[in-house]
Amino acid sequence: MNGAPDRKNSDKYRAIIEAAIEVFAEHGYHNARVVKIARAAGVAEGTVYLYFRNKEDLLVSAFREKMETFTGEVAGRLAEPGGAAEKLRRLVDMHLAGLGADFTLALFFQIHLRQPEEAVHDGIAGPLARYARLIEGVVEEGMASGEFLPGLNKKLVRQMIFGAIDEVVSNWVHARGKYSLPGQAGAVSAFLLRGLAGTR
Amino acid sequence: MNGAPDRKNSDKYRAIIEAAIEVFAEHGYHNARVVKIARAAGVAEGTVYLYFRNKEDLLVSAFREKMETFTGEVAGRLAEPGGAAEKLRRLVDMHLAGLGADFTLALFFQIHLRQPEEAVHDGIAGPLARYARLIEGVVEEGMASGEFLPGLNKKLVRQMIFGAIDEVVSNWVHARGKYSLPGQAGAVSAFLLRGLAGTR
Amino acid sequence: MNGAPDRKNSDKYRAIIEAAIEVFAEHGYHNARVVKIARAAGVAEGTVYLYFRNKEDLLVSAFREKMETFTGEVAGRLAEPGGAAEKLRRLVDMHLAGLGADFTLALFFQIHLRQPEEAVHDGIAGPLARYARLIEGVVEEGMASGEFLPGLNKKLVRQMIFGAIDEVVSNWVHARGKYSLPGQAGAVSAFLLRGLAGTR
Amino acid sequence: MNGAPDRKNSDKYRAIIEAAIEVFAEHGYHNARVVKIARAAGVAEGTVYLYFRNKEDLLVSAFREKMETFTGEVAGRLAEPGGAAEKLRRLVDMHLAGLGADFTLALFFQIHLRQPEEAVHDGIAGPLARYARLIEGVVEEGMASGEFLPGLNKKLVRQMIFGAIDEVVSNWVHARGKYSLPGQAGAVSAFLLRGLAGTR
DNA sequence: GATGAATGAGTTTTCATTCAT
DNA sequence: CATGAATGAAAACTCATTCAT
Repeated sequence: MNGAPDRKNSDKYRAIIEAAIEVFAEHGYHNARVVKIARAAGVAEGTVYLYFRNKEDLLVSAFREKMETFTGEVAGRLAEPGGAAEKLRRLVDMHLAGLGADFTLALFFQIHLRQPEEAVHDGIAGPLARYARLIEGVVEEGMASGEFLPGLNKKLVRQMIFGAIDEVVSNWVHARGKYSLPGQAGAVSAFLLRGLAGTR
Repeated sequence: MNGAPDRKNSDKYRAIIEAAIEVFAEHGYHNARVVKIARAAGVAEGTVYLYFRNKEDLLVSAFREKMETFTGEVAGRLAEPGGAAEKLRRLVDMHLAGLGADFTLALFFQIHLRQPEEAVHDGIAGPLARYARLIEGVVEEGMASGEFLPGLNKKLVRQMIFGAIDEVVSNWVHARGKYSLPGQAGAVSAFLLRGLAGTR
Repeated sequence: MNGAPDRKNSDKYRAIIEAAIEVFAEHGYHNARVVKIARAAGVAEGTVYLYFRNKEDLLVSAFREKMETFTGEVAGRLAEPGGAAEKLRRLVDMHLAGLGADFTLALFFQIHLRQPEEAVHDGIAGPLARYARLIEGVVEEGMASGEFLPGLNKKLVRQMIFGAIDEVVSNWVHARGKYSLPGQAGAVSAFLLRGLAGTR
Repeated sequence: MNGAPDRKNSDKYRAIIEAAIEVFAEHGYHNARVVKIARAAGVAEGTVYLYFRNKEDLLVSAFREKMETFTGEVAGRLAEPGGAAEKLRRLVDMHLAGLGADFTLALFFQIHLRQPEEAVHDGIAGPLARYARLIEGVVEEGMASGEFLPGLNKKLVRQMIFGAIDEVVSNWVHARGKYSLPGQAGAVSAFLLRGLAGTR
């Protein structure tokens, strides 16, 4: 989207993205200074603007970059054989493991990304929707196979699943990562699966 | 009686709070202009600073004001007789009805309140914790009465309950209130209660 | 055009205009710093923006302010009785005397005002056109009375009259005002009147 | 032969000059981007700096280049036999024809060249003075031959002649070249010659 | 000579907050 | 209490220029 097509593979592009995630995570979007991101990436301020249209584009690009990687990995694991319940467990595991292993990334995702700026929302919506569809796919599969209750509102259930996991991550972040996030995966999956299937 | 308590009951204090919620909801915290809040409240800019320390204090105060009212109402309803499951239903109903009836308030709560500023977080934490304890109380009650599964992680379950409801509200807000939020209450409660109790 | 209607009569409005003319004259539009104008006017930087939309508006406003005053005075003198030749002499006298008495203003007018910015041109065009019409009026009057040659191209002649005077001023400014500008008035008028009337 | 003279005859030198005139004409000096000039010339940004010290030098060089060519041509035509009046007509014709045939060049000369930068003024002064001397030469010749009035202030008259022609060109440029500029030559010459000679 | 990625100084404008009235 | 004119710090972004290749 920015400049030459292979810019995205340059070392500087990646360095700036990583630096941005750190600085956004530490200060939040509005209090993050572009010059600080540049310094953290080891480049000059102007260089940031060779790779990104503006600060907003940097935020959105950083999110997409990470989110797309994550969604891709989850999609891969969900394509492997297994029942819907098993797949939901995988998804929860990956979600909590992925963020639980990278506090800064979790901070970036949970706390600071929710900006009211139109462009931010628009740039973020796509990758988030792809993840949402992944969850909905599992729900559908479970309803079709009889593993989950029939007649669930797919979209609503997806929202609740995502919201529940998301809030668990947020609390872990607010607790400054003092306990193991992946360690919660079992209890989270169990709760959600009961909600979906009803059996204890 | 000193000045402070009186001040909070003055018409201007209330007018500024309401104006702030509107403007914060429309523009987000960082893009909300104090002068716009003042005008919406029908006062001069300087007057805002007679009632609030600064913009941050205004955000926090607006949140506390609304949240405390809401938490108080929920606490009242939960004190009325009924089983834990019934109480959870009441809580979900009130949460969705309260925000579903006031789109601006929902916007304010869901989208724009999550600022990384230390003071914002600190000022908000208290009222949120009180609501969290309310939910945990229902969970405890249900475990004690046998309505809910024994051995649930109270805090974790509370996070998931809150996260699920919260995300449902967020989606409604993002959909610009195009459907009935209270209309989701039944499905939400049912899902959560299955998660808590396991029965279908 | 800016803020309250009576802002234009405030002391600060006038002080900023005068300071702007000085700083624009010294540095040119693009090299003039708003902070320097503010300091020269004895106000804070932000105050400039209470009275003017932006730097461009400040340039245009300063020009209009001075030009309208000048054009008004010329119009007044031209309304007094006298033949067309006499009126042209008045106009030349006033033009050279007005700028010859205020080197800074002349510098501002001659050197630095001709900016390619659209808005600058647009804002300046009106007052300049009014002055042009004044000159054309004299030419018409002279043709009607038989003082000037019949069949002159009114617009073209006006351009040449203005251009000739203007260039005389420019040269005086480039010579840093080392000689008397009004002292040139007689020779200038004589040349122009010969051009208009043909007699020696 | 050293490097410099060769450089001025290189294709790239010429290409950059032509590109600069176009871009300066379109955007003005301060809004002209070096990268745009480079691209228009079909070279890299850095290459511009192999041929010109800086942006200012590029402006001045472009002006000198064109102005010297023009002055040379005018000087040649004025060296041909003829009276002073005839020579003034030639000069006016060439001035209006030269710019009237190249709108971009006219735009460059009339609107955008008058920058307050010291170095710009200094670099431009020489070529302009040479043209001025040409005009003054014609005036002198006419006074000597009795064609023009005796006792004219040579410098002042030169300023008025140049100013008149210049303003006619400026108006044509502002009118975006909508009429024929050379078509004005007769009326312009006639006006100026009356001013110089007084006869009708 | 030629390139173009990288640099980083520089400036307008905004807006939370103050304080004289 | 209330006002709103005044303040001035702060930061994103641009772009002329450089220099390693």
